Amino acid sequence: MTNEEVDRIFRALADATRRDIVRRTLTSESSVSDLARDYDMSFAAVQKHVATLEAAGLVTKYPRGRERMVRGNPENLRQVQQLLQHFEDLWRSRVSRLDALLAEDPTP
Amino acid sequence: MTNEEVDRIFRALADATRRDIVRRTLTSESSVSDLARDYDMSFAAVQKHVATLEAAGLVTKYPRGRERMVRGNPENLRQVQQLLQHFEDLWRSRVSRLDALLAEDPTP
DNA sequence: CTGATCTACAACCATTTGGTTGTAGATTAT
DNA sequence: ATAATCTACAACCAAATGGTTGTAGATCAG
Repeated sequence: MTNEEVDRIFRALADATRRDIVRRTLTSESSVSDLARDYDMSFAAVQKHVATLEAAGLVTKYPRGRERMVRGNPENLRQVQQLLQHFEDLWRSRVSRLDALLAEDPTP
Repeated sequence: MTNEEVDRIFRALADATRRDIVRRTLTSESSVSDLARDYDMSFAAVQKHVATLEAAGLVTKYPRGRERMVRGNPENLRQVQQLLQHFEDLWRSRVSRLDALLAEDPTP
């Protein structure tokens, strides 16, 4: 994953409406207009949110008749989780180095 | 965590420079000017990035003489990880429901 | 004391973001 | 065939973002 991709994913998740769309479409897929009905904004606004999520690879869309079905895609969520886990690991390694330092024989 | 807090955290992570600052300060703390030296932008720009991270609770700052030391804070990273794990769980529950459906006796 | 360093913060600017309305193309229903 | 529904996309707007420079307050070094 390039920095730009990671940027896009985090930015896409930095909005409560978009996080809710991801949550919903991970559970069960919905059409764009199904989604739009549940938010207090225009259809076009919801459509843009879905497009942002699609560009970030967090949802996929496929046509069913005149509707576009939106389905959550867990793949990039896992990638992000892995990145955060890496951070967590860095922190733990720092802590254990500090622990080692404290455990050293204090009389060299 | 409120939606606004989550927004702030994801938004703070949606920038490669800020992610790098988090990574570095989780490993070993640095002063703001230490950090600023390593990025191709003004001191003030780096200072703003650190402020954004601090507002998101991803780093903490404390004074050491005339310097401000920046230290990565793993707490909110874990919160975000938990949120992503929740998404992952939702997806898995959907998959197992589909599995259950497929496993149903096809002749009722 | 004086000068250098580190930080904070304001003011400014270009770009992006998140919303709107309006128009037009496809598909479905009557 | 006509009307209704769903989507895509453009144009526009206010606010936020990410950068800049400049100024001023603390702290440290000589």
